Parts: sequence; structure tokens; C-alpha cells
Amino acid sequence: MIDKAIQAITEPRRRDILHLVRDGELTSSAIASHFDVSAPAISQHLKVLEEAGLVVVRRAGTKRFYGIRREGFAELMQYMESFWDDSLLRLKEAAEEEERKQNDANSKHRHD
Amino acid sequence: MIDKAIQAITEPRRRDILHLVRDGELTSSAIASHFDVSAPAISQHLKVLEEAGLVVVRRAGTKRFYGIRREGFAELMQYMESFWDDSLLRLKEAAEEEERKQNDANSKHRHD
DNA sequence: CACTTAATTAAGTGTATGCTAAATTAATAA
DNA sequence: TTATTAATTTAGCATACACTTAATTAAGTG
Repeated sequence: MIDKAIQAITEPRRRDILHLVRDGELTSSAIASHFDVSAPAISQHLKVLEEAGLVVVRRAGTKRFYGIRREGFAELMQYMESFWDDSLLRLKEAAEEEERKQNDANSKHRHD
Repeated sequence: MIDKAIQAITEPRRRDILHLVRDGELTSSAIASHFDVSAPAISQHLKVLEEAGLVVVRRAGTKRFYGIRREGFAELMQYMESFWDDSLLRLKEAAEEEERKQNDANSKHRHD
């Protein structure tokens, strides 16, 4: 699922769609009106986002309202954070180690 | 550049490569040895990651050592955070609003 | 029922992309 | 210089995917 979610946010158009619906539900056609592509194209993007667990549909008559799915969003964010936080932690440690070495080297050369 | 970075981490194999090099520099062949694909395939992935500003190369003789590029990583992380943090903030607000409504409705029905 | 509205599914197209084997570059060693 | 090692670039292939138009489904409405 997490792979699907990452795959889903790959496509710039789908990130745009997520930005559109994150403030509240929108119908497929309302979303489509923001773009220069056909309604089916948007419908296909919405399907991908839904299968990735990032949006949910609420049916009301002939309309379908799309909105953010919190759990999916949270899961994706957690993955991202664990990925980058771990990396940054290690980079921070590496940077500090580097600085230590630098200081050692300097103190050997300095004679004040 | 940020679009290229997102595009770059789309591919699962490239995320795996990033995981491999985030603890320290590795040569192209050392990276390739972890996977079932050919060396050229890895080389091409590394090129994508380099052009996205996520890794850097250090040449030493015939070898090329690949490592994480901090600035690129930080930039990508910032973008991700701003995307998701904004979203989560709005979702949190929406949830609180929802709860308020729920409470109002309950207090009208309750007669204790 | 026929008609409208909202949206999706289906079929087909062009392009991007991940992969391979073969050729090429680059640095070093004999 | 010739050979070796490390890696990349090239050319070609197969698949994935974003898009289009046309057809179809689904829910109301006259």
C-alpha cells in the first residue's frame, strides 16, 4: 500500500489534485474544471489515488465527492518521516564527526 | 529541481540505492552487487539521482564513490513536510470542527 | 419510459522509462 | 604501448502510463 501511495504522488497532476481536495470534498467534475485535461483523465487519476488509499469517495445521487483519506495520508507521512529522519540523523552524526576531525586537525596546526 | 527529486524517489530501486548510500559512500559496482540487475542499470539510476541533486560523486582513480547530497535531501524533505504538514493542520482543524458540531448536536438531544 | 447529468470504463495512441548487451571512456598497471 | 579495471554511454526493446474519444453505467427527472 505504501508503495502504491508513493507511486501515486509521483505524478504532478495527482499532487495537484490532492492539494485541491485537502481543504474539503470536491466532485470529479469540479476537480476536472481546474485542469486542461479531459474528465476521464481526472477520473483515472482519482482511481489511482483511491486505490493508494489517499482519497475516499462519498456518493450522493449522480455525484461523487472526493476527499482526503486521513489514515492513508498519515501512513505515507510516517513512512516519509522515518526515511528522511533516519537519514538526517545519520547525516547529522556524520557532520559532527567531520567537525570533530576538522577541529583536531586545526589544533595540531595552530600554535597560539 | 524539486520535481526531479520527487520523480527520482518514485522508483523503488532508487529508494533502495539511497538507503544503501546514506550510511556512507559506495562505488557503483558495490551498489550494483546488492541487486539482480546489470551494472549499467545501476549507473543509469545513479545518474538520475545525481541530476536530481540527491547524490554526489567523488572520483578516485578508476572508482567513483557515490554518497548522499545533504542539500538536495534537505530540500526534498522541506517540500514533503510543507505539503503534509499543511494538509495535516487542515485535517486537524476540520476534525476539531467536526467534534464541535457533534458535541452541539449531543447537548441538544441530551436532557439530564 | 425516454432524457439528462455525472462519472466511469474501454480501446487505442504516443511517449517515458527501466532494462539488456555491446561499445566506449578513463585511470592505472605491466 | 598494450592490458586491466571500473564505470558509463549507446542502441534497442518491452512495458508502463497519461492521455484521448467513444461507449457505458448509474441516478435522478419529465
